[in-house]
Amino acid sequence: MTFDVLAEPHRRDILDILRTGERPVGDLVELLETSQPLVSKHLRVLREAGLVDVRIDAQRRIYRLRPEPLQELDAWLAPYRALWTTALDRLDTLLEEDQ
Amino acid sequence: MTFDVLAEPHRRDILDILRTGERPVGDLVELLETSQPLVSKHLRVLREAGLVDVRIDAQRRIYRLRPEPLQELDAWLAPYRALWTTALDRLDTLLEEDQ
DNA sequence: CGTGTATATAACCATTCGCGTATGTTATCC
DNA sequence: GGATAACATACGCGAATGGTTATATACACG
Repeated sequence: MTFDVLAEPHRRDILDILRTGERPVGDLVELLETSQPLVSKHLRVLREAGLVDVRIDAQRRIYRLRPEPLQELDAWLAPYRALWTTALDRLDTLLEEDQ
Repeated sequence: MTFDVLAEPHRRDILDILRTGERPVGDLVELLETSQPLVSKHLRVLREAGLVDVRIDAQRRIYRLRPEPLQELDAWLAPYRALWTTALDRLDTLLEEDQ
């Protein structure tokens, strides 16, 4: 599973950033306010887990999100979701959305 | 986040079991085919993360699932879900379900 | 062709973590 | 009250992991 990959806060931060669009490594280093080797290391883990994809642009590597593994995570979560989406909860949700 | 708690396979196994109903520790030890101290340790982590709840019945401790933290996980996943539930993907899903 | 830029990798360290073994604790039953 | 059952906790160990520092690689540009 990809849970252990997502267990790292920096890696979740990277995904959150890439969700808004692809980025070169330098951007991630700036936004995360951390060291470049650390970002590269996390990106490698994300890449090997299939959560990101790389594209080469001259000296830069542009990283892009790949949501497929998250889809598997969503599938794992599905049976649990039934536990809090009872009829009553659905009503609550509707009321919130309507408000 | 509860991601690091779920990163451990045994802990996910425990949750999968408790999803079918509450269980004493001994049951979990048998079903997971592992040692009792290990199960107790994982249960402690799950308890501190709010993912399970204990009830005392004589010498036995009955554990029960608490889905609230999973709901938070689901909330984290929500914005990503939009990435694969585009109009086209919805069509694919419909076709699969119809088949 | 040398220099600067962008990124990856290597080597190392400290910490954390899963696991096993041994022991403590509490309740039941004779 | 002693023995047993069910579970938690303490301790120690090896492996994995996040992080830093230093170095390698590849490209652009004068």
